[in-house]
Amino acid sequence: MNRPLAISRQDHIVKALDASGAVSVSLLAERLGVSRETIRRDLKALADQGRANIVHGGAARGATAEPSLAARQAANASGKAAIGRKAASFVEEGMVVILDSGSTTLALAYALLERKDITVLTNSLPIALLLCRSPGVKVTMLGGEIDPNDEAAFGLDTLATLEHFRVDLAFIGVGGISPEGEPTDYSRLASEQRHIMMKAGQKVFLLVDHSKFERRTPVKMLVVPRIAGLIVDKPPPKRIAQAFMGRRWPVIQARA
Amino acid sequence: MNRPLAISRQDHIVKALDASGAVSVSLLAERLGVSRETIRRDLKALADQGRANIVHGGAARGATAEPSLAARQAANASGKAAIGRKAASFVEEGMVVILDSGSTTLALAYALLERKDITVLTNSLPIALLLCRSPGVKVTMLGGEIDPNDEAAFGLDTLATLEHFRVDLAFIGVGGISPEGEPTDYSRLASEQRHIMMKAGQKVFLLVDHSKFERRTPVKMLVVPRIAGLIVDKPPPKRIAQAFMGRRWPVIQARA
DNA sequence: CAGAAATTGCCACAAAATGCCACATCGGAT
DNA sequence: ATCCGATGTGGCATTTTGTGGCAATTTCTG
Repeated sequence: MNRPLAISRQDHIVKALDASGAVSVSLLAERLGVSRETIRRDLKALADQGRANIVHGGAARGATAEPSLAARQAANASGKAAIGRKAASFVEEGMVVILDSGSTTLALAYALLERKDITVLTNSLPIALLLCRSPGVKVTMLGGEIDPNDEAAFGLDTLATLEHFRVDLAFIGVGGISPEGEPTDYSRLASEQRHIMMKAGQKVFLLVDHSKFERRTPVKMLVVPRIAGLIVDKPPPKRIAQAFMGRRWPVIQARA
Repeated sequence: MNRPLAISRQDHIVKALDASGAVSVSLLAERLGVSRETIRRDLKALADQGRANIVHGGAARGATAEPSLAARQAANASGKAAIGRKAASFVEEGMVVILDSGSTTLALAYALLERKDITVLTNSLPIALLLCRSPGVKVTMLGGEIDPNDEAAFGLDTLATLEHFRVDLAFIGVGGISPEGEPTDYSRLASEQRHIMMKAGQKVFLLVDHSKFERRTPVKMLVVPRIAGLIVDKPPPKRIAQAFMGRRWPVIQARA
């Protein structure tokens, strides 16, 4: 009898962690049919790799300090602002654009504040609230169930609404870029939704700040074949850069 | 055997704190199913980390528990807050409710912050953003074109989405109440949309603060025959009160 | 304004859950 | 056959949580 691999058990743990932000030893032991001691050893191993933080009774993600949207905004703010400004330079008067949710696209929204005669579609509450106060910007909110972490709408309603639109530009964020240069996302649903956003756009830009490089999130992202540009604040590591080149994704460097 | 993680409990507290500015020990203890002493110990731990300020009976964020900027800027804030609290008393655990856009419904949203296990549908960006930060509240945003004045979604998309829902309670604002006791609205579209919201609700409440009395806005509002209640902060003028009585609309007086 | 009633804070101790370590067991690899 | 790594088991220390009593504070009431 081959027992389930320790690796796959640890993968399961990481997924559960990503999904809910915290996992308990007891629950995992029960769920995975192993002893609590084994789970504890797994957690220790993951903690050594920096993939989990051990707390009493289990493990949590993101240290004791929560990475809320506000916190994520603060992280690498200058890099994100630079990406935002660069991305904004592609938006011309009269255009209709999609802005994905996330702190990087929020930075883009700030850069679009003074524009006139543009139309923005977004599923992000903060972006919609910000841009609707700008007289020159028309905002359409994509409805759906609100994910508290992203403060943005996801779900069937959102997907259904998206199908109706055809826009000039789509600006999409990513959860991470795997060491192999593959964009990844946090959930199947989010990935699916971003994919449809991409398909709605004539041109698609991915916004990737350097903290995303070599960060692997659980789901492989669905990507459209043609990407108009991948806007970054720092050059990606060699291996990732080569992967991008192989796919003919132009890397656009924003400078602070 | 299986204890929920202390850290996720503390996360919950911080989120509730971020959302509403203040939390009470008793409420949290009940919500989270632990003893008050445990909550107190959590608060102490959070206070040590500077993530909460302990006050008698609970904890507050920032210097004092203050209503948000938007709520304070609103005219007749105290009356609206009273209406909000009164309206909230009709919302029970497990219910699905619609919140219309507007400053009075925003006051209701504040009153719903600490609730658990309720689902809110709204077209208002500030309400969605506020409530999605509250751990016990599930929020669905109704998408559509954003009206910058209301910071809320209106339009065909919103109407179409609304058709799919059937909810327990609908809380609707009005533009004004004409001297003849007729609810009025600002635009045909808004009126139509509110009408559909009403039809989606099993019970419909109108929220009317006294500044609306004898204010006439351009469009006659479409109203469903049965109104479960008209929640006010002051008794309406005689003529309006008689009109309400004639329609069998119960007037519910909120007290500050 | 004073006193009563209710709520809350605090402390100490007990109970429960968890962490940790040493050692036993099992299966596969050398 | 033996070694080695992974896992389970049991005992004990540590941490967390619950409980009850009592003081302090707030709120109600006349």
